[in-house]
Amino acid sequence: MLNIDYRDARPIYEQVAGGIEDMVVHGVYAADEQLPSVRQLAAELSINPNTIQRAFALLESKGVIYSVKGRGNFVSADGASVRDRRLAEISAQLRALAKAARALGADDRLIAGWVLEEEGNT
Amino acid sequence: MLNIDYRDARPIYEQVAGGIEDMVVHGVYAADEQLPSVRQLAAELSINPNTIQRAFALLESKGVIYSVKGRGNFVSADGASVRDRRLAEISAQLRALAKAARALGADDRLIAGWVLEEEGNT
Amino acid sequence: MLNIDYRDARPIYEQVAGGIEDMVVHGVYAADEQLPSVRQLAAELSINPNTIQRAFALLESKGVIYSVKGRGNFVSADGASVRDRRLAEISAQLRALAKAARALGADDRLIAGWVLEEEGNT
Amino acid sequence: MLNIDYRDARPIYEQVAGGIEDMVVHGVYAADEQLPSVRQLAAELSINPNTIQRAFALLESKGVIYSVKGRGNFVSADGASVRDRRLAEISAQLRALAKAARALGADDRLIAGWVLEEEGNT
DNA sequence: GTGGTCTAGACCACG
DNA sequence: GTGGTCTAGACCACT
Repeated sequence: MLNIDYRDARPIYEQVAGGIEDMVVHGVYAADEQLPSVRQLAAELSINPNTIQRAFALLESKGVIYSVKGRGNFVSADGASVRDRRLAEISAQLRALAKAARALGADDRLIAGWVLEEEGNT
Repeated sequence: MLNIDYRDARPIYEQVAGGIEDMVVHGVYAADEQLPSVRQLAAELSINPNTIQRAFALLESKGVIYSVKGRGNFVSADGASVRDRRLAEISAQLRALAKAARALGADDRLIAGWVLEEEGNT
Repeated sequence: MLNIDYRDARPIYEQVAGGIEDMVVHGVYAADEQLPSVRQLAAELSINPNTIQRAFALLESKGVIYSVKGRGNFVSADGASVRDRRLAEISAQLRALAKAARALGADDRLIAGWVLEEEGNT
Repeated sequence: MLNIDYRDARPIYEQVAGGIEDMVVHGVYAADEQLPSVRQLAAELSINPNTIQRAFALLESKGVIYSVKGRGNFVSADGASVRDRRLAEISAQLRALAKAARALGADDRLIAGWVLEEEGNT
């Protein structure tokens, strides 16, 4: 977990935030559990502390964690609710894409086929 | 057509290129038809000619248009082939999202339901 | 002969000049034979007379034709010598490319194979 | 390395991109190694940063490098694969020229002789 | 008139 | 500090 891919076009702070969110979803961190400190994470990942700080700020704005001055950062939501929010986001994106595909003339059977194929993903 | 949204995160040259591609797909411009000149488009949209130029360069690298010095820019591909390429891109994105949804525990029926709903889009 | 390809990246005056040179090489026009007038060619090809004029100027600078004020343009060299000059140019380009290929590690057998294959050209 | 020739017909950004590609091919920069920054190169070569930027964008579209915002530009491909792509391009050009030479009456022995001569290059 | 390149200078996002 | 985008204005080649 928490692998940073420098080749990825996504900014690093987003990758870090996403990785932590993943861990919450998969139960690595439970609700109200304390996360590693900014400095510790920065050292482990060899990343600028400012970047970690920004990832935490993003997670806090999403309601995934909360910070207590002088104590640290803590998980605010349980994995299930975070997972539900994520699925809602993905659902919205899927709907938008499906809408665009329909506007280009793709019919529902074709679109459904795309999302259901288990193999052959690029 | 060709509305620029300055609040959009996508750069302007990309919006312009996408807009022109849309028009090609929808048959507004046929194959080998001449597009408005760089300066004309720049004036119409109140955008710097360099930015329009960049949009055209992007479209040329994609093979959607070709440019002839001293004459102008022309559509190189018919709408159908451009549409097919676009659908392929959307298909890849849909598959990636569906894969992510499955990794979060969504089953195929749920995912298929999302892409098939006609109403309730964001 | 003398087909203009607007999609070609080469400027039109160059295509016109090349086309006329081709005709000289292939004996369509003999030495001292008169070429069509600028206006006539411009009308036939639906091209701006200035562009034809420029093509003629290019051919004159190459020594392929000569112009007589008030009379017209005439072929100055016989096909054979024009062909020889062209082959010399091609030879120089081939040598330059072969040199570049060698600098990248291609050996002579490989390079010779490229230029000798009759089929499979892209 | 990386000499800019202002009298060359090729645009500067293309010369810069080609020069960097050369260095990758010759192992001056290894895979994932960081390139000089846009501003630094611009200062060294006395070229506008925008022009360098454009060269980097070209290389990225070719898949030779990848860029990370806030960090810099990095070599993405190893020299061998870049070299292979280049050789393929040269091969195509050689074949086209050989075809043209044959159309003018040159036989294979003559053409092969051109590409194999070690001396007498222009 | 057209497209293509280059410079200069500015602003933003990211680390 | 880094790359990415945009504007403004200039010059060139081509039609």
